[in-house]
Amino acid sequence: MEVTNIENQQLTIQKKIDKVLCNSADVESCCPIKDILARFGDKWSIYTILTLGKQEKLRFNELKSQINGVSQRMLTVTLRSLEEDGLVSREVYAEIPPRVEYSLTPLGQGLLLQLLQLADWAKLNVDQILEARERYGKKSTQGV
Amino acid sequence: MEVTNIENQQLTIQKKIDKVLCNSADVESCCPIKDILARFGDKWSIYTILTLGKQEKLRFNELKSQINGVSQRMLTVTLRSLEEDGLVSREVYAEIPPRVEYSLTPLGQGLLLQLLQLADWAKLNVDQILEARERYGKKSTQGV
DNA sequence: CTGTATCCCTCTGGATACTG
DNA sequence: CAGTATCCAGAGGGATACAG
Repeated sequence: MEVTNIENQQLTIQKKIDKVLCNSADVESCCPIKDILARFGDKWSIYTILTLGKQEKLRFNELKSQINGVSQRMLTVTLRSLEEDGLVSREVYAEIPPRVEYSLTPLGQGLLLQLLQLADWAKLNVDQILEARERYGKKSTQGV
Repeated sequence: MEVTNIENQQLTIQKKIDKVLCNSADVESCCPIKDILARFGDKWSIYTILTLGKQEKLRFNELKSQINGVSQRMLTVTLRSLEEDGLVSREVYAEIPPRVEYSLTPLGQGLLLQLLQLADWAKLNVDQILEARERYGKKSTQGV
């Protein structure tokens, strides 16, 4: 009975993998994980999403000062791509000097939750990964 | 009462974000999400993990033929880095010709589950993202 | 069969200067 | 304030050739 349950679980996982891989000839075009990864896999998107997750609405320079190390150019690029995918909304007020406020859309908040889950897993397993690295390092140092 | 619940949830999220961001001066060194992202954020790791998730054990050339488009070099590089982090195990049989079998470690299987969750979210929201893109495209086409 | 080594090209992202 | 434009360096990754 337990064995059957485990087998069923395994089957479910394999089916999911099949769907994700799509068995397509074209690697780039079909994997949904790759798609979302393109949304936050670059250098600054995660920090931008997390920072916006904390404060609701932020102006351009507020974001820039809170995301340590980001250049003006890259913050602009990052925000534009997040805006394009509907993860971040951009509101421009026709004032002088101009005021622009960025915030997470509901979709962006959903992605934020996914990222936090990923972070939970990371925290739970980071030790194992570090241990594995140490073992690997020793292995390559050994003469034999 | 409900309001309080929502507020509590929001607080929990903000605390989590704080932990993930660490308020550190050094951007690169502290964010746990960045750490795991480095484990599967490159071009071939995801396909490798998914493919190994389906079949238990695979030899080098079996992997290469199932991961469409990967070069010999990149498959090697990818497998080495996954092995280094303890996500994939590599067993070498001292035969001629050599036989090497790769498989997911329990840790790697854990990451696989996280990836599948991410894929679930992606599938649920891909339509919204596509719509947002279309809107964005129209906006930039409009003169005013 | 399972790699390593080398070359080279593209793409990301940083620095800097300029603009409405 | 909130960008845009340009230039450039470095990393990632493909093609090819060679090796145990």
